[in-house]
Amino acid sequence: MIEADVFRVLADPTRRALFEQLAVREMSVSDLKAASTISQPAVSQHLAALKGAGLVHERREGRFAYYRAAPQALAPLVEWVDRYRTFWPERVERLKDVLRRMDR
Amino acid sequence: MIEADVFRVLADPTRRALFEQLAVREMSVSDLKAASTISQPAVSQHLAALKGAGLVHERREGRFAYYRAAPQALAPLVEWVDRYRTFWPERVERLKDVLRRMDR
DNA sequence: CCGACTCATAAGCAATTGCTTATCTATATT
DNA sequence: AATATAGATAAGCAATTGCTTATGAGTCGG
Repeated sequence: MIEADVFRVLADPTRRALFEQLAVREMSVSDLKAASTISQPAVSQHLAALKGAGLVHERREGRFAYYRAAPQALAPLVEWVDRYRTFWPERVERLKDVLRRMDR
Repeated sequence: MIEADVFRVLADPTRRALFEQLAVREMSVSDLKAASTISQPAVSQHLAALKGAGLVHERREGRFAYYRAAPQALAPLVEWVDRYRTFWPERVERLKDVLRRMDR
């Protein structure tokens, strides 16, 4: 099941940090490594996990591998949370405010 | 950090299942146990984890412990996801539809 | 007061996780 | 062709996780 993968993969703070960076801009493995304290293999392993959950896309170019976030893959997570929105009216009001601001 | 706790605690499918049941209605530990295959201590341990992340509330009554979901605790998760909504226009449109339907 | 009941906690264990170092593959540079 | 560079993969390891059984702490009914 994909929902389970998304939850499990995002449970790790290091992976969330990688995803957050890749949401800003596409980056290579060595770019990500440079911005981190963990080893290059650790970065590659995390990227493989993120990729497995569809949370990042890979673009190969020569010996470089460029990764970028694929926020659509967050859909299962959002849909899961949405099931409890019913019990959560004040949050809905805040969300409406956000959307209204986006319209302007 | 609380965001990290929420992610970590919800990463486990058994805990998500417990939370889902407790979102429907308040239940005692033995109620939850009866609806599950795992042992009573395992249920209690998962409930302790959920409670630690603020995801459930406990109400004691005699020898019974009644638990219910606290969906407000999902806020950090929603807020985290919201940061990537910018990159995700079609999802926003769907969400607007949902909110419009809720207004009627 | 005592046995039954509800739940939490303790201890132990196998499986999983996240990291490391070492190595391999592929591409680029000279 | 030889060397360097980018990244993935393998193997090993300590820490964490999720479960189990055993037991403990309260609470209720006879």
